[in-house]
Amino acid sequence: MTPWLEPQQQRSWRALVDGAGRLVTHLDRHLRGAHGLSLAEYEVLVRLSELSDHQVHMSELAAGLSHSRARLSQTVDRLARAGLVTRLPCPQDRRGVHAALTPGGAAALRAAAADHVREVRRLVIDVLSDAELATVGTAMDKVRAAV
Amino acid sequence: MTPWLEPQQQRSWRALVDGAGRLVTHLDRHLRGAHGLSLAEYEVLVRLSELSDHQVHMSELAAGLSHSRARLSQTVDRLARAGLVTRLPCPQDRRGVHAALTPGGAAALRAAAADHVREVRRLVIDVLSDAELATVGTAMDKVRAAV
DNA sequence: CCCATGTAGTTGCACTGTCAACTATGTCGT
DNA sequence: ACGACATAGTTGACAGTGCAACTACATGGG
Repeated sequence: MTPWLEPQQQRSWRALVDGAGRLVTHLDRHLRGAHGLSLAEYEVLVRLSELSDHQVHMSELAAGLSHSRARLSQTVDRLARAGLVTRLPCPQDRRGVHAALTPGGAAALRAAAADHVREVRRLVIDVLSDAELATVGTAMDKVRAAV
Repeated sequence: MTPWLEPQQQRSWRALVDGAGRLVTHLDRHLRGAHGLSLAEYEVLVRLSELSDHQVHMSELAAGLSHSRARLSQTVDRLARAGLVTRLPCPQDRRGVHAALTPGGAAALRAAAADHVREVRRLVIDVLSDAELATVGTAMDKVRAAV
């Protein structure tokens, strides 16, 4: 009774939504339980750690993570309250704010990262062949571009 | 500075998380805007519509959707308030409750489904080859099993 | 038969996310 | 130089989710 997809397409589609959903839920719970960080907070720390000066404009950070500015603002609030990140005014643009990783934030990330990555490997990398993983990557890039 | 994955793995991994996240966010907004249904509500209606008698135990429904019972209970609350679903006591087990699709719910689903499926096609099915989609499906099934 | 334990479902609370409104600042056209 | 409009970021109200506690019913062992 539902106008829908062909059975094979439907199975793949549901596997994608359900699998990705469960995966993210699991990783979030794992990080919270083991390290007191939400997945969103962890991702912010990772992005900051990848930059040479460990800081960025809030907007760039939000865009890079596909989060709304409101959401990022609140995530950074929590991280700042925990002392893992600080806000710095941007000299070139007085509207702008940089989020910067603190030493404490870098330490928290180091503590969490190995454990988190182990989980990602266990649940994704290790269960897929290289070819499968690569196909998933290019496929999801196309989807991302289409959205 | 982050102990992490090989670059190629990392790209695929991020494409998966980000792509799936954006996709679901988009579909949820689309459904809300066009039909006043959240994606979670829509999925409940779809599952009910697929059953011959258009009803199930709450728990089965929750399991099928990978939602907690608490979450499903509240989603069904909203659907019931909107008249799209009703709760029926289960005769065999007096603890149990069935969620049942109402005619209004079936109508709401019919109104939303074509539009929603069109969006899924546009963003996923049409941008991927059959082989890619199939690989994504089997890959995410493996991930789902691993979680 | 009864008690211990398990399961179905709901509810209250805390937390996180969305949306819209708002302040402050920057930019462009005239 | 000024006003209109765009952009950066934050805030407050509200919705949805997770978790833990709770009620009600079921089931299996003594």
